[in-house]
Order: sequence, then C-alpha cells, then structure tokens
Amino acid sequence: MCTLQALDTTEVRASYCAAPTYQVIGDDEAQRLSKVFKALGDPTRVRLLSLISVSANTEMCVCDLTAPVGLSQPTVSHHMKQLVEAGLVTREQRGRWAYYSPATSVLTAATETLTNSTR
Amino acid sequence: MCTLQALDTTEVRASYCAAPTYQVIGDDEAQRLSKVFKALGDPTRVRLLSLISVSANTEMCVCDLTAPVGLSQPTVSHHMKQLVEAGLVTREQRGRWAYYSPATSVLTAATETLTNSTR
DNA sequence: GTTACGCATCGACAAATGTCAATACGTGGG
DNA sequence: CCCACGTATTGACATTTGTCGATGCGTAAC
Repeated sequence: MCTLQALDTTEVRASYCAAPTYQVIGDDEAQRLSKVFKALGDPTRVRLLSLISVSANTEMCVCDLTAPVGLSQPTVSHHMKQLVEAGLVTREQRGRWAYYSPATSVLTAATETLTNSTR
Repeated sequence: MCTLQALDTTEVRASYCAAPTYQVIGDDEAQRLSKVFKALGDPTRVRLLSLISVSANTEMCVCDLTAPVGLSQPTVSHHMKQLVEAGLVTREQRGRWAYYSPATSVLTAATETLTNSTR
C-alpha cells in the first residue's frame, strides 16, 4: 500500500511501492542522491561502469581497464574507488586481482527517487 | 537496424534507435551522459530540481528558490543555468520573471542508456 | 524618462577534482 | 624467504567548481 508519506527521508522506500511523496527532497537525501550522480559526473567513470557492465561475466580487473580508457593505473584505481563508494560497483579481491561487478540498481533507485517527486 | 529485442526500456533511446547495445559506451556518449549526471552531482541542484518538480504547476521563479536552499540569488541563478544546460530543466522568461519547469525525462533516458549496457 | 525590481554576468577566492610519477602494500610463485 | 606482480596510496600539480558581493541588463510601473 505504501501510505508512508513520512518515508521520504529513509533510504529505502523500496523501489516498488514507489512512494507518493510529491514532496521536496530534504537536505540529507539530496546529499545522498548527489553522491551517486556525482560519481557518474565524469566521462571516464561512465565508461568504466559501462565496461564492467558489458563484461559482467568475464569479470574485469584494473589491469584490463586501463587500456580501454587510456589512463594510468593509479588513476583508474582512483575512479573505481569512487564508483565503489557510491555503491555503483562492488569490489571483490581474489588473489592478487580485484574484480568489479556493476550494481546499477543504485542508479535507477536514485533516478526514481528524484523523478518521482515530479507530479 | 534496431532489432529491438530490448525495447522493454520504454520510450527513450529512441533518439537514434539507440543500439541494442550490450556494448561499451563510446567516448562521445560517455561525455554526453556524464554532463547530465554531473549537473545532479551537487546537493543544491538536486534540491532545486526537486523544488521545481514538486510545484510544477505553481511555477517558481528564482526569487522563490533562494530561500529554500539558503543561498544567494547569483548562486541560485548559476545552478539553474547548469540544470538548463544539462536539459534537466526548461526556462521561460515572462515579464521580469524566469520560470522553470522540470524535464526529468533526460535523466531517466541517461540512466536507461547506462543501465541497459548491463547484461 | 526615471525608478524599482528580477535576474544574469563578472571578478575573486577557497575548496574540490582529475591526473600522473613515485612508492607502499599484499599475495602468490620460485 | 625473496621476488615479481597487481593494486592502492601518497604527494604534487593544474583545472574545475561553488560561492559571494558588486555590477550590468531588461522589463514594468509611475
């Protein structure tokens, strides 16, 4: 049912059950959403997310990502860290390698939260 | 060609029959998408978009927006310009006032383009 | 025409960001 | 126990970004 009009600040509001919430987003939630979008505010990170998304089964490590984006290894590590911290990507260390998987539901959730405040 | 087995994604990416793309996003498109996300990479702009979205019928001018976000008028104008340039908002000048309307389809389109590259 | 008002632009400034070379850290193989 | 390798962190740098006060530009009211 989702009456729950007071749920606007809690993190979830559960994807489905897209809350009524024709209400302005608060400071805290704006902060939270902006972090997700900010992580994708750089073309390199958009490409990186796209790269690991396309090859989600053949998992990719950092060494596989540097060539496609044409940047140094430390720079790629730096960008990946930001994607991980934004929750857009998960990191799994196996042996010497770090494998990344996409978690784009975070993005769709953020987008829905923002667009659902549109009437 | 647009074989379109992936048209579950609603209206957009119609732009150019945007490829079924289980394919990496190119440099140019990454640039385009990142500009949209970057515009929402600041909590103030997220709140501004939310504000004008909630009151989409009772249109809002800049003078109505400064108080809720607690920033100066030049700063709000600056942020609104970025939202307009990202296509997330449309601006209409009427008399001395500038009225803004949300155009969040740009955001949903960008999100879908990126998430659809996930298999 | 002059005045008041809403908004945009400019100049300045501190803070954040993207990038790299150098280096440190951990893990696996010899 | 070292050594090689993949990755993360550090330090440094130029560029970008968010913010404000001051000022400029149109439009409406008198």
